Amino acid sequence: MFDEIDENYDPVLFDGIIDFDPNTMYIEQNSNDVIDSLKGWLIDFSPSQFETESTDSLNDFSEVPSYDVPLNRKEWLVEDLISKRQRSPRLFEFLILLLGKPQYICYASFIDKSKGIFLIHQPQKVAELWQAVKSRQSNQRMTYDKFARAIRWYYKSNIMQKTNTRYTFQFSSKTLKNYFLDENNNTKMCLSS
DNA sequence: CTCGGAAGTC
DNA sequence: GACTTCCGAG
Repeated sequence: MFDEIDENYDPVLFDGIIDFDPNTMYIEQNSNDVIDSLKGWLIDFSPSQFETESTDSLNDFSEVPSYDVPLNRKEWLVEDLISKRQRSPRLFEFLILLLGKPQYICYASFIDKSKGIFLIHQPQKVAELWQAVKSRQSNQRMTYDKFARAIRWYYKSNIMQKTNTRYTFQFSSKTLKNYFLDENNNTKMCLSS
């Protein structure tokens, strides 16, 4: 059962087996998935600057605990709309997925979701995660520099638009419309596998 | 850091 | 085609 954790995962269901102190957390199952989901959950519900959209003192994540999230390849697959088969995501799809995962909030998060503007808090980690998810065989290390160049590539095709701000990127309204909002402007997550 | 040209890879 | 790699310029 612990292999099937997904968006519907409800940590409350696991109350019975978890000692809820994040530092001395004890879990009966030897499952990293559960631990990761839990960490994401804990962060998600902690009083945070993440939800509030304060424009000043904004996004000082220096005090936010950071940890490596073990890669689970399965959760990064998307269903190809044409072939209906699972495949690894394109870069912009990877970004959408990343921004939707609470356990990765210390890697990157929206600063204005309605406009599709987000900030990358841990540039190098995001770049390495992208390389791992893409799993393109290369002897070289994916750097933030190259990762950012790939995003800049999207400016011409209007998948993303310039922000001219450090570590800050923005999806175009076209992308927003196609991948984030439904007809009623509610969030939709058609990329979830 | 950001931007975008140019060449290379899959 | 979709990046990846390298890089000069701002």
